Amino acid sequence: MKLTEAKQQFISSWGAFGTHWGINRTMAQIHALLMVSPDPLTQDDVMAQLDVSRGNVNMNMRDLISWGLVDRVILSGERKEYFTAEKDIWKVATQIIQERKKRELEPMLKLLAHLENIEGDKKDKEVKQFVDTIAGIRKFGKQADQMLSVMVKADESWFLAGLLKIFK
Amino acid sequence: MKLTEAKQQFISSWGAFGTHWGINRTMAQIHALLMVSPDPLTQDDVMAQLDVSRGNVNMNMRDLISWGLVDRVILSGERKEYFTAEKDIWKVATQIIQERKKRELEPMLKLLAHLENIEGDKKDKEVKQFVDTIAGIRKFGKQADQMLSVMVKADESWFLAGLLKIFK
DNA sequence: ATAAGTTTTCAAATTATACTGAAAGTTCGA
DNA sequence: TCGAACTTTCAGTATAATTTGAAAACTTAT
Repeated sequence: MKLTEAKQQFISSWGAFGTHWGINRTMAQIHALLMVSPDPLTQDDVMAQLDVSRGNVNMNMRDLISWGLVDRVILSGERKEYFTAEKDIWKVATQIIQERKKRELEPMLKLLAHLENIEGDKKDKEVKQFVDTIAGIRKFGKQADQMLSVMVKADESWFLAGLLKIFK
Repeated sequence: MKLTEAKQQFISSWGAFGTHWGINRTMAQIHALLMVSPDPLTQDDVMAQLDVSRGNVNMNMRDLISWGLVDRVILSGERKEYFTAEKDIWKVATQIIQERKKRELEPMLKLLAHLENIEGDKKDKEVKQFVDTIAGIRKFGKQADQMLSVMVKADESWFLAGLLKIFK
């Protein structure tokens, strides 16, 4: 297979993959493109390679930057802005975990804590099931939250060595 | 807070949460409703409580069943079908992991393996960056896949005990 | 100060996704 | 075998998400 074709296939699959995880296609595709590009690209480069509009590239690039997955780069002597993506996949993963934790998991845990305090007789099975379910999810979520915190701070090799200890 | 209100808030938030993870709102809401309902519900119950159409409930219920999160229940003497959700959150989580692994992670790994075999000079930095990126993602994905396999088979308490060993 | 180069914004258009509801299909008891 | 009870399907409709493109807002260099 030729590089161009492989690249195209990777970008397109990464985009489709993203849509299954709540990430819009173009954003995932820009990320994929930057990950396989050795040098920083301009907005025009991305527009040309993915065949999308300037506004679209601009907005999604901003989002990617807010997720900490892409950086603006100024090349000396150049007027244009360039963009580059983190290529260490462990760093990419921990960055995404950190952001989703902050944006989604933590607010959810806050809500669940709130919902546990309902009036009503615990003898009523409707009440009991509700409280038990909420409590169960919250406990699980808190454990996940802690585990992910450690993971985010961890070094990849240390983390993998640790997993081996459990799983062998 | 009253039970009815808390329930409503949980269902609505669970739906919004789902949409951030590629799950449609109604499907997530049906799941939430069944998780907090002590007894099995009929399609009509769900239609009434979530105010959605029969077709919508039917299709999403089928999906939930295919994800292994909801079961059909036949109550003796009753003509109608009833539905009930797994309420042990560890089981829910491992079930989701198992399905997403099968539906998304494994096909992606297969594609990546395929994409690593490209023609071209490894001295070309475009080629090198592509191969390195793909290889990096694939390696990471394989490790995640293995780890999740163990997790899916594991018992919750065993798993948590193991994590403690790493993280303390 | 100004103009060319560049980035950002956002209303409108487009596309993708989800939902409805009625008809068709199925099941089961009499 | 019939028909009432119930479930499934899917074309059409509605909603939500994404994308465009052109105008506005910047940002230098001179």
